[in-house]
Amino acid sequence: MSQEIPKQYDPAEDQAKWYSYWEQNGYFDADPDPQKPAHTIVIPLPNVTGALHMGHALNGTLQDLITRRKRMQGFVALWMPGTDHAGIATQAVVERRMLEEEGLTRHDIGRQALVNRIWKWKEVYEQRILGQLKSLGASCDWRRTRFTLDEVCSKAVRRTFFKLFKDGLIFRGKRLVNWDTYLQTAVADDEVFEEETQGFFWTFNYPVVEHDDFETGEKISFSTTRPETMLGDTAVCVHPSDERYAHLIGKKVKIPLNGRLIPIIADALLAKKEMGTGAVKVTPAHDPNDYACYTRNPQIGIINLLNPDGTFNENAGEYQGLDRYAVREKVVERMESLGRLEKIEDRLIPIKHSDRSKTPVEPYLSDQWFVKMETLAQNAIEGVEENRVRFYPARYAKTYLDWLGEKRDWCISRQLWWGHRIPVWSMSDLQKEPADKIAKSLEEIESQYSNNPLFVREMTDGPYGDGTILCNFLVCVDEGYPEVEDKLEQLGFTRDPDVLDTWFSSALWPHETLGWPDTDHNPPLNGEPDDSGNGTNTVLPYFYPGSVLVTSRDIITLWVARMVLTGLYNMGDVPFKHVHVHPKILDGFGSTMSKSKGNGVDPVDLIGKYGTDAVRFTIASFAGETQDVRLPVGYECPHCAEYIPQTKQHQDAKPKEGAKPRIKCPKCKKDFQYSSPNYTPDEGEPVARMVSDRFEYGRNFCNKFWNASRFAMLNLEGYAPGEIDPAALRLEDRWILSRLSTTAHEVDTFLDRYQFDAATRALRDFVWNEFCDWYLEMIKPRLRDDDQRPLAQRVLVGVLDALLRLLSPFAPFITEELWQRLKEFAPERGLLTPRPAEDSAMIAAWPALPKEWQDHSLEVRFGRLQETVIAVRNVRSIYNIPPATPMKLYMRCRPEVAADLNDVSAQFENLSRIVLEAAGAEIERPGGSASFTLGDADGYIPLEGLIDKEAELARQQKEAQKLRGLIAGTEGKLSNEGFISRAPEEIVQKTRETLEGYKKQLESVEAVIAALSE
RNA sequence: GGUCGCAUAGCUCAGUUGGUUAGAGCGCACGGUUCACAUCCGUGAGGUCGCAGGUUCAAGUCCUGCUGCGACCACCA
Repeated sequence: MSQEIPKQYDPAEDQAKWYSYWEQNGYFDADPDPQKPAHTIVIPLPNVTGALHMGHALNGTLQDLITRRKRMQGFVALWMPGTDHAGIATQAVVERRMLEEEGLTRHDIGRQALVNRIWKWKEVYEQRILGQLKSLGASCDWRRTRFTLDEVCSKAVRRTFFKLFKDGLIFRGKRLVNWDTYLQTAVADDEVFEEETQGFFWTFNYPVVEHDDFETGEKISFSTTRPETMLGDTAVCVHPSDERYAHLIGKKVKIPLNGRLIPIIADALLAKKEMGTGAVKVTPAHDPNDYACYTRNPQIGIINLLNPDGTFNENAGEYQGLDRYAVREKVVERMESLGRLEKIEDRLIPIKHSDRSKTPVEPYLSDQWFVKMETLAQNAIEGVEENRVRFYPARYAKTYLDWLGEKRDWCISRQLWWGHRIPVWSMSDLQKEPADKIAKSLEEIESQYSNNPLFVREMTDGPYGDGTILCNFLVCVDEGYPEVEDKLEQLGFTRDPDVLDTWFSSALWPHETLGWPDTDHNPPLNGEPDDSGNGTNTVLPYFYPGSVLVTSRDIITLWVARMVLTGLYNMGDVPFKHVHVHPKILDGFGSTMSKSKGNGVDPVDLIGKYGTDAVRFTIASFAGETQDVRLPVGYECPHCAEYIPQTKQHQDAKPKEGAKPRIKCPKCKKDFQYSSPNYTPDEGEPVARMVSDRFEYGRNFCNKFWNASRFAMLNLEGYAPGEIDPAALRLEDRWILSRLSTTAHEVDTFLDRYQFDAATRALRDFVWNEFCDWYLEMIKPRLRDDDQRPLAQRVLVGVLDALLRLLSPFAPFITEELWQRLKEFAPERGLLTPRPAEDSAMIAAWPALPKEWQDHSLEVRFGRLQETVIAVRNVRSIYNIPPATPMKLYMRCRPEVAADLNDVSAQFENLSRIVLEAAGAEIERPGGSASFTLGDADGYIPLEGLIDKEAELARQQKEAQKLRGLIAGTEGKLSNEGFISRAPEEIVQKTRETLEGYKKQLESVEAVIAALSE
């Protein structure tokens, strides 16, 4: 029989086997069941082209753990999977590849061809990321997998946009955006990063002029890091209370480059007296602060200099067509030759770069679409303030509230081709007559429908003050009316070329995945219609609102806030009740893991090396509430698998004189290359994979549990299920049930609070330090005894059964393998009444163990037994007495303690190879004994000839010294008047008892010392 | 500059509402081939709880300041 259960747990085979078993049995499927409560988690949708990283692994493990437990607790537990089309990221990857491999840009192939290519790319990579999630054991309802650009999500996006447009919450405006001149798109503030670059800080001056073009001889100096923008200056600004410039306010200066006259204005928000010269040039179209100044002083005007590709336009005069950096040089030269350059300083300048193209972004004035945040944000704020959404840990609510409190309008347009195209058709600059005609045509279209599928906004304005009133039409079309779109285009309307910000569609994730806005059909399953709702969408109301969102703190604002906001807007209810924010995994030096730093371990490698369950268990042990976790990583020698910790040098090493960095393995002395952002390993060269030995924690635990179960199964011969009679239970049985019940309730409490680290610790401690170290050891003799075996087997199997259930959400594969194996031996089992085991551990009922089993006084009594055993082992170890050498134990103690000790006397032989000779109050210390004291019992082990008298004396002296210190401290406390009078009576009493205990122990020790000193 | 964290053993982390001797895993030292497990067993060493004040009978825990580290937000002519 033992040949059938290997000594070491081998995860690889089980993972594939059980995952498909679960899937085939539909255990992951979640369909509405009015008899059961729902539990819903939507996945923080990974980028479709991304690869699984440690953040995903942590995030996914926790969600799966929660989902699996809820499922066992009787919920219909839905974990909704899916991926994000990730606009810029995905388009950029495909474009880069296309350029590298074929030398083509998107403009070469056109919009539709590019989008087609990206779809193909998506099909391939979606399978990769979802497959990686599966290898993590994710129990998602894969039938419901959504993609933010699929049909279901597209409808939701169109409807939401339409509603917002109709409600006047979407508007088009000119704004300064971060413009990526390489990708030719606006990028959001959170899609840019700053890099300090060595640059210059120039100081120039403009001549002050009066009456048209009369130079007064005065000049105003100012500094800039971007001289080229002088061509677009529309004012010079000073602080209103700055006496140096007070007399100049209202006068003008001349831009020497083009002779344009611009006013000198006062603006307290823009100019700061103490900065630089106190005067500042104002370039509204190319600087956010200047733009803000312009909105306060619109009379100064605004001049845009840039073309989308970063060259200068016609407003730059003679500089038209030149790149911005070329213009910069020429402008500086020109100003210098005109004598207007005062000085040049070197300066480190933080320059914003686009995350995607890694090129510097330009502040750029362009037409963008915005969502008005005022009321939407306010509702989302109230959702959290009124605790309809709760953050765990609670402190993260502040991040959310602070950000929403700013109520900044949300720029939702992106100049990309990959995404949800903005559903607005427009026609601009119409004179009155054609405008009336168009209005009439639109009315005609509208009249054909009863439910207003299009919404028209007319705007009239004049381009730039020439008096002509022109009319613009903006028409938004609801989802599901392609024929209306065609008609508009026949009328000469053109569709807005922009697509929506990716976050616009992911903001709808909690309800769009459940089929909103379709109230008549359930969302499709595996792409096929699901008619089980009989004409209504039963899925949406059943699973919405969700239970908990599990995420990392960096998208609380971008994503969490926006989901709450759209959930309230579309559904009238928050999207989830809890938000659990888990820690981030950093490398051993405290930096975030990333490809560009070469410090990221690949969860797939870890799973390959340690097994899924080990990775999950270790990861769960990281997930506490207090701080981020550092994960020191290392390289695995490709020759001998030795683990070599990664150092900063490894991270930073770059090829030197053509030689690529190598690491020499300290074990096999061979060297190897490793994956690094700084070089590509040579073809055919063995490359070290990056792992982390921290995962041995989980692997060792799994192996321990495997072997404990193996032991149980090896001892189940003749097992017959039957009611366990509580009266027949032995001390160790009652103890392990007490501990099991305590542990199970702790695990529940911790998991309800999202304290996964504490939950894993409780389980590990119980399994290893209580179940294995003590209980299994103690029942070994009973399992060899025919009379005692049946009861011992029942308790053993019952505890193991409960453990398999408790561990299943943490380590689903090993528990399933053991569950199925255990079924062969014990198809019926349980505490205290046996029941048939369920078909799978993952659908077994979650343990609900009676609290009455928890027996504190019994645990105290048991603790004395443990202490005695440990004390004996200690003596054996200190005096180096071989395990086989027999020893005798005498215990001096109260009669009731003696009764306990006698009751379990056989265990002393079993656990520490010693015979309890006698116990009782009358016991005297035999000469030549090693001694120990436990507080309410003293132990003596006669070791005539085996112990070194001097050594034993020293040991006892040390013990006495420690006790004297404790007594002094405690006495000091008790002699403190304040303590006696102010501390609670209970504490004072406890302290007195403690002191008595110390004194007794010291007495015992001193008696031993006296005896030894004779 | 604002906000939120973090600092406890060589390393990575726990430490509930203040209350006996501050814990765990890894690592380290010593000893172990007893029929579940060497991915194991036994024993042990190792900490001025970042620094300085304060509150309290009592502070790793509460308050203030400082130092260092991290994240987010804002700003940077």
